[in-house]
Order: sequence, then C-alpha cells, then structure tokens
Amino acid sequence: MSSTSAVQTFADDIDARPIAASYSDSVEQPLHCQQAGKVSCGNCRLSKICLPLELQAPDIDRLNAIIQRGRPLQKGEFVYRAGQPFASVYAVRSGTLKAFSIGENGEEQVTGFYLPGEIFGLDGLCKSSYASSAVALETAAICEIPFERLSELSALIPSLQRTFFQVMSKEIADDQQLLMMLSKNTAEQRVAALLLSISTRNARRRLSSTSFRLPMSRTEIGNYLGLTVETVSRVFSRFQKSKVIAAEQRNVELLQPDRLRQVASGG
Amino acid sequence: MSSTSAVQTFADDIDARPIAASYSDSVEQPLHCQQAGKVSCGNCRLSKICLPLELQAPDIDRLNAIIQRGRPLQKGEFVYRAGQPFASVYAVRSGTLKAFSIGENGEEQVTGFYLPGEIFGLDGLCKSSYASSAVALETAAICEIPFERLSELSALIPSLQRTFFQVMSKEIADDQQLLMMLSKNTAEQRVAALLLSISTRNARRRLSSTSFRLPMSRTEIGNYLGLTVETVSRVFSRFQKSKVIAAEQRNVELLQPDRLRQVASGG
DNA sequence: CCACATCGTTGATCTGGATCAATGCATTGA
DNA sequence: TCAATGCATTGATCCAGATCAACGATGTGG
Repeated sequence: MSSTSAVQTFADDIDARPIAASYSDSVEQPLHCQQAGKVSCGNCRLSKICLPLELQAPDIDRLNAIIQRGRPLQKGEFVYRAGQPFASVYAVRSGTLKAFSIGENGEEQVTGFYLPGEIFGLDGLCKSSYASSAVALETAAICEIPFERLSELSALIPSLQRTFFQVMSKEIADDQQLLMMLSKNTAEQRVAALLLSISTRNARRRLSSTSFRLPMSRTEIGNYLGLTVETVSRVFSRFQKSKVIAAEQRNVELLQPDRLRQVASGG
Repeated sequence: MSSTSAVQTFADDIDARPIAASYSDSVEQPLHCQQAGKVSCGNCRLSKICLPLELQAPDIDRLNAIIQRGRPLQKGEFVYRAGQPFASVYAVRSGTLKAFSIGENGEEQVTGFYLPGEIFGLDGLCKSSYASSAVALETAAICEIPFERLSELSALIPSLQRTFFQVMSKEIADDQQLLMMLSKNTAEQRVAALLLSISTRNARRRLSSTSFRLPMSRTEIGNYLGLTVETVSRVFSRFQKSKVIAAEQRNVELLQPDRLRQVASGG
C-alpha cells in the first residue's frame, strides 16, 4: 500500500507542469527535459523523488540500463494480476495506478494509489507471486525494473541496496500509518487525510498542492478508506458547505488546507 | 506490523515444547537443543521458521557472528522507542512483544504482536529512526541484528539479500491483509482472525494450534483490531456460548477451528 | 442527437459497535 | 488478611456510518 505519504522511488520522467496541463489524459513529451529526446533516469525530473540517493553518473547509467519502458498503458489496463509470478517492481512515470486485492468473500479492497515518482509491486516478492493486482486509472507510463537484475545491482552498489531497503521500509511505515487511520479515525478524518496526501504528493512533483484533479472515483476512494460511496460523497458535501474545499466532480480545491489538517488530526 | 500471518525470520532458539510448559514466563534452558550450551543460529530450533533460506554452514556462522544476544527482557521493558535512531532489527527467541505507535491525538495504536521466530523493527529503516515502539508483553529473549552489518553481509551472500527482501515484502503483504480486515470486517471476523493467526503461528513452532495462552490483554487485542475492550469481551462470550471456543482468562481453546475459519471469512 | 450506462448526490431508516456505568474477579503488596 | 489496583464481563443507551432507495449529472457510442 502506500497511503498518507506515499512510497517515493525509482521512476523517470515527465509530469512536472502546472496543474491545468496535468489534467491531460495522454503521455506528453517531456518538453521540460534537458534533452527532449530519450527518457532516462539521468534526465528525469522525477529522479530526485524517485531515487532518494546520490548515485554517481556511471551507477545511474547501470541502473538505467536495466529499466524497461514499454508503451503507455490505457485506462483499465493491468500491469499485473494477483497470483502472477513476481518478476518486477514498477515506477510510475505519468498517470495514476491503483493496487487492489480480492478478499475471500470476493470483495475488492483497494490497497493503494500510485502517482508519478512512486514505486509499486513490492508485495509480490515474498511469495514470488503478486499478492494484488495493479491497474491504470488513466493513461499511464511506467518503468519496469526486473527484480533479479535490481538485486544483482544492489549487491554491487551499497547505496542502491540501502535505498531499496528504505523504499520497502517506507511502504511498511505507510501501511501502519494507514492502519492506524482506518481503525481509529472518523469518515471526515479519513477523507481529509486522503486529500492532504494527494496534496503533499503533488507538491513533491512541483504541482499545485491546493488545486488538483483526483485520479480516482468516489467509489474507489471509499473502498480505499473503508467507507461507502455515500459517506464519501456526504463528507465532500459537508467540506464544501463549510468552505474547507471546493469541488466539482473530480476537481478539488483546498480552500483551507490548515483547517483540513486540523480535521485530519482529530480537531 | 504483522497480522493474520506474521513475519517469520531470523531468530535463534528455544520455544518448541508442549503447550503446558510454554505458559512459563521465564526463559528456559534450551534442553532440546543438540548441545544445551551456547545459543547460536546453527543449533536453533526456530531457524527454519526464522531463516527461510538454505545457507551453507560457513554463511550461517557469518550471520551468527553479527547477531547479538543480551539478557532477557522483563515484562514492560522496551526494546526501542519511537523516534530513537534506527540501528538494528530484532528476532524473537522466546516470549512475545508488541509494537505500537502514538497518533497525533496521543492515542496508542498497536501495530503488531511478535512471537518467537518473527522479526520486528523493520519500520525504522526508512527514516533512520524507529516509527514505533516495541515492548515486551512478558519475559522475552531476543536476537539483535545490527542493520549495517546485515546490509554488508547481504551484499556478499545473495540468498541472504533475497531473504531479507522477502521478509520485508511479507511484512508489507501482511499489513495489507490486516488493512483489508480492519476496513471491511465485523468484530467477530476480526477476533476470529486473530485467534486463527495465533493458532497458525503456534503450529509453526510445533505448539498446540488449538489450546494456548494469549500473551496480550483484551485491551491490547481491541486496540490492535480497532475495537473496544467491551466489544472484544462480548465476542469472546458469544464464541463461548456457541461452543466455538472455550476461554478462561487468557487461556483459549479452539473447539471448532473450522467454524472459526468460517466466521473469519464472513460465514 | 438521443439512449444507455456509469457516477455522484441526497434523503430516510437501520444497526453494529462505541460509550457510559456498574460489578466481578485476580493479583499485588503492606 | 484486607485494601488497592488492574483486567474482564455484562447491561443500557447512543450514534456514525451502512444500507436502501430515488434521482440528477456526465459522458460515450451508435
């Protein structure tokens, strides 16, 4: 999973432009990159988010060499499905994905949303098959990092190994954070926390932290937060009535972010 | 955390005797070990649980060499506190520990219980300080594994690196499992799941899977499951009334484990 | 342009678990 | 031995959010 504050790691490019433009549904050219040519870790705007380590140029190249970049995913396309053999972890380059698993009763449970610069697929490692499925919520570009290769490289580059341990540890800490939220917080606190989480993650990518488009439906939000659609909708309405946010469909503006923080932490 | 199915990893010894004896509160001599002398990974009954990998003897010795074993912890003693600099991960040799963090509102949230053969302290890595505190619920013996040393060793022994990645991945998968449970399940399902989890983890250690002593209080169970003490108590009562379990204080007997499984999965 | 499907909102009612309150039952320690 | 203290059980009441139901908005494809 990855919740209030998301995992941040390997990835490569795109997506660092004013909010209005980011509503676009297609993968755009990395106009802002030094060379508007080939995508690589070396020239990726997200690399500071994605790689919280200081690698030397040759090491970056070695990492870059093992990363595979396919064609963009269409909305609804799967990256992997639960049960498939585990082979790679993934970094989001643009777009948004969700991970979810199916409970014994057949119910879907959303376990995380992944924004550009974030890593997913980490849960597959322990059983050598993915525990959840990952699907694109909108057109998305991702970097595939074959795990075996990453493992080998990690053994050679200590700081990479350490970084990867940190990435996994962060996922654990985030899950525990979310856990705490689901078991103790009210509907308003949960929704506030999610909005703030998206806000923070946008800020990291130099996007507006107060005005953005939610990449997921109300139903998906509810599922993720352990609430029904109706409750989510009502909370949105209440937040609007009290002028804490403005929202029209999936577009949201945080009018009083600090008030929202107050709500999130039980004010 | 570590929930329905717990993280299982490095550790070293003790605790593999009939249930009655396991009620004891003190660290016993490893009578059952080949040599009843020094504790080491090589002669530890838990090693198969704790190290899900096939290491060669010399590698086991190298791992064993970096592991530190101090005096047993008394009930209530802390292993580490939230915020302390991260230095080591730990394996449980005997006894039980709980991990918990304190929310913004000051509320305690139990994030996991750790039984012999299980690893904890993984959440500290990403921020280089522990995100939660760990405390002994009863007299307990643990193995301290300095992370820096483990890291170095991992780079030299590929299967160790892989194992450690797996351990972390398992923690992630378990958290997501728990997450699912907390956001979708009823009180009865949660309590049933916890009982079954303890049962399974006991079975792994060759202890009775149907009759055991819970190492934690009702309050702690409730906190962990996102319920109040009263609700936990009522669920226990209902389970007893329907002859699914028998319980007197912390001693529990699963009379109809399959019925319990049915309940846990929403029957 | 309209038909159909999906998504979101709003209202009315119901309920599982929280909360408040009281009592029982062990363990500790002077 | 008898407080005192902490843990567990049980009952009565309350409420946040689920559930059921109806309807409005969006958008997608023919």
